[in-house]
Amino acid sequence: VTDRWSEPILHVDMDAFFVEVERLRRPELRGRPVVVGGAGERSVVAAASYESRRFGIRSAMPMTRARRLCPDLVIVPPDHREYGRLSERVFEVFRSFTPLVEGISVDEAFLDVAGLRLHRPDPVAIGHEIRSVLRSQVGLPASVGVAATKFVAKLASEAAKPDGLRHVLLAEQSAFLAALPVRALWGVGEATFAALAGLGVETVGELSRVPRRRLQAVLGPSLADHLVELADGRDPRPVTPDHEIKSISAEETFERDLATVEERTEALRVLADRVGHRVRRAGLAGRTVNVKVRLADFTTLTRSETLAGPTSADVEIFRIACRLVDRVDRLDRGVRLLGIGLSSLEGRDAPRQLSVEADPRWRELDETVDAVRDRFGRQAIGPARLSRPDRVDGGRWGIH
DNA sequence: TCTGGGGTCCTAGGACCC
DNA sequence: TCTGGGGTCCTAGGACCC
Repeated sequence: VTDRWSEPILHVDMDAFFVEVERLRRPELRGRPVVVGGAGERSVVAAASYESRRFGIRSAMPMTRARRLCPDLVIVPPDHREYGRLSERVFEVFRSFTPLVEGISVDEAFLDVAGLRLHRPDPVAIGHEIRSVLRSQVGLPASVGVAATKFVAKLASEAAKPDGLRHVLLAEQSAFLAALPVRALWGVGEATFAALAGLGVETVGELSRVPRRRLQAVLGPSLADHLVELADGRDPRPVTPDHEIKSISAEETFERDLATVEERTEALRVLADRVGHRVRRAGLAGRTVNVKVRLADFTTLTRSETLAGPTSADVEIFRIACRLVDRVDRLDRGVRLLGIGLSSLEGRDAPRQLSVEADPRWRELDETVDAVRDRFGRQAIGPARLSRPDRVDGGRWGIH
């Protein structure tokens, strides 16, 4: 038995979000090939307008190539603060319809609207209304997919782009899925796509005809089972509004590979401050410090250390990160990227063992710096600095 | 064409405990 | 002296997503 409410899951996806936010304050960018992204040699496209996509430009593409494809390309540097502000307004719109909103990024969310049965004609009407409110009140275009499950709704919004709505009825779901390329499935990236191509599988329909055991042999049992479920349209995952943060990290690809300890130490200091600040702002602390090192030849290594108790202090994160990076070989060949992350997160006031952070002065210093940064931006104040990275007694610190 | 930055999840081996 | 199986935690790497 189907009725107008058989497909109560919406996936709302903002169209070329960063670009459209820029166009709100710079209307002269409308109708032109625009991308948002860094201008540096090593930067990539973060968002591409539909005009630029006609030249073959896509997000994640190296900026040098994008420029070559479209010499008249307008490149706008990213302003994540502004995108964050607009993202909040977009999510306020979502939550004005239902509390069952699951954000999956700044510009994308699932909504379960089953509870609106008594208030609206059907989910498709709600989808149209959301699009229209986003357009009139926030000034941004969005595409909406309406389906019975999350993953079909997501595929539907993709099919609706740009600036459209697509409804996949339960009755037509298997035909809709069967025709899709496997690459469209959630969980099929480059590697899995290549493995499936080896089996002669190109569409979702072909995937569901492969014997499960054969698929398991090639992809591993977990991924194979997952994909078979999706291919057959089964996706029982509910829309879950609040998920907890698992990790917080900061990384940077340098314009020129770092060659010396001094350069690496300086970079780690900045990254540690960035991570520490964000972790504290989230009211969290972490027990595991992770570092990521990408060498000149692009090999990427990670090292991690789990502490007895959680920390959120810049100096402690910094000191451990330095030690971890030291354990990596071949640093002298040049370091392309450094990253620091904190995981095994807990509430900040969880009991902690005696550590550097137990010295209240560190906490006070970090909080003071945080307050200044929140008000005046990151440039307002540099990293708190110890005379030597291995000196953690707090005896000599200076802010500069 | 030489490949960002923020995340999540999975796998697999080894340590350690019972 | 030689041997077991399970559970949990930690570490490193990799695939994937936007």
